[in-house]
Amino acid sequence: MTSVMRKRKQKRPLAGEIAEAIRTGAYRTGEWLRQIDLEEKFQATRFDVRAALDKLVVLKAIEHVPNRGYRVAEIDSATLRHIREARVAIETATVASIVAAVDASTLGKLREIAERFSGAVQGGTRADWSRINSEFHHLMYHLSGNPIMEELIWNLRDRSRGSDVTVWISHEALQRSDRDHHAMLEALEARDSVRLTELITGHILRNDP
Amino acid sequence: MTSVMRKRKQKRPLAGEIAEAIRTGAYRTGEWLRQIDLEEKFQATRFDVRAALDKLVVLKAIEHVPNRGYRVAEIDSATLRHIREARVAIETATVASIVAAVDASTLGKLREIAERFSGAVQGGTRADWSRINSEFHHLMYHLSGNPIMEELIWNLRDRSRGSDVTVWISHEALQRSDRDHHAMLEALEARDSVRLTELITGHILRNDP
DNA sequence: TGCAACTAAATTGGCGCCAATTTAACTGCC
DNA sequence: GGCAGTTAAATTGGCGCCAATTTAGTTGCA
Repeated sequence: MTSVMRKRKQKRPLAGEIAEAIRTGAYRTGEWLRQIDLEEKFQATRFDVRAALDKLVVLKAIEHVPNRGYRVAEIDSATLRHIREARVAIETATVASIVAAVDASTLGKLREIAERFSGAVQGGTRADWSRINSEFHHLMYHLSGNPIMEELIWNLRDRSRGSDVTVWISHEALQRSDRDHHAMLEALEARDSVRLTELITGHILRNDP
Repeated sequence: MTSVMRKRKQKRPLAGEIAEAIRTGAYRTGEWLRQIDLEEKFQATRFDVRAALDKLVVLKAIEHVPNRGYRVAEIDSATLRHIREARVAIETATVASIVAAVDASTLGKLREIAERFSGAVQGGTRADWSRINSEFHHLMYHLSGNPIMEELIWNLRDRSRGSDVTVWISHEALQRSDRDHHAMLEALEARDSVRLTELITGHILRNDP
């Protein structure tokens, strides 16, 4: 009746917040995600925490061990290889649409983000790197105009989180990622699909994020 | 202590069973999946039913409407196109590994399944078609040796289930699928990657299953 | 001192109850 | 007869309780 509609309790994207926490390094591989801690940390009910964790299990971002709990699963090298293979397939498949859709405005934003990342390489926290990096790739893949593929890409990224290799162990890896961003930007400006494909492939296979 | 270990309650893959039911046409697009019915039909507790439904929601196989329930979501043509695009990217990316891995024994099994499908085209039920068709593609994609990609492929298939186009409306579509299977078989025998890629692409874009 | 058995504390997890909400049925007025 | 308003039946959904299980801590014996 009223156009305002009752506000009701809008469901908080708890699963997303927990995923973000894992992404930014709040939980290390193999670490248990204790329900009680999460309740407190995210100020949520046990019920909601469990639902969120179950969701992440379905997405394979974490694993569940009966009567032990939930934890960031450690993934073996074979699985990591398979994930990367899949990512290469999907992410490179978006290149054509991205190159076709890119415009000056977006290029500007991407450059701004890439610069921000460069700045964060020195002095920023792991959370900063992760966030800015996500921003860059998000904006880029969003250009593809295919939400399904976007979603697949992010899911696969979160799944490889359980790999130590993935977390920018070395400073070199971080710098390499930084260089890759700028190189991708160049390729985009030149509308060079082939080059962008190469870069993305290398970016995934060499670094990860 | 005892080596036998308590049998405990082994969790039934309820979500999978429900997904199978949807796949084989037990529920049509837009139809509500009433919890009480599912409890009875699958002889499960309400709790388990809800968990299974939530899982399918996460996988986007069904949708959830607050206070209304769960139903097979009707997907719009744009989304269907995006899903198909993603499927083409992933499924064709497996071709190289498949061709490299295929052996006489597997070819034999594939042929047997393809024949079975041909037989079912006349006289079989929709459930039969669906099951045999799945068997064929399952075995083929399994050859890729990449479980991650296999999983992605099946998830995407289940997600496009909400499209009417997907359900072999016409007899022609069914026959076309049948011909495609045999053609794929030939391409596999000839180790012809290019041809197989073409066939898979056409198979996805024209039919769907 | 080392180890095994036992006990206590911590943590997970199954599940059912019942309130909130929607849908269907019914009633009565125009 | 048709339609709006009311009531009853059906269905969903939030959530907390407590048993089952694991882990940590303690005690006792060789």
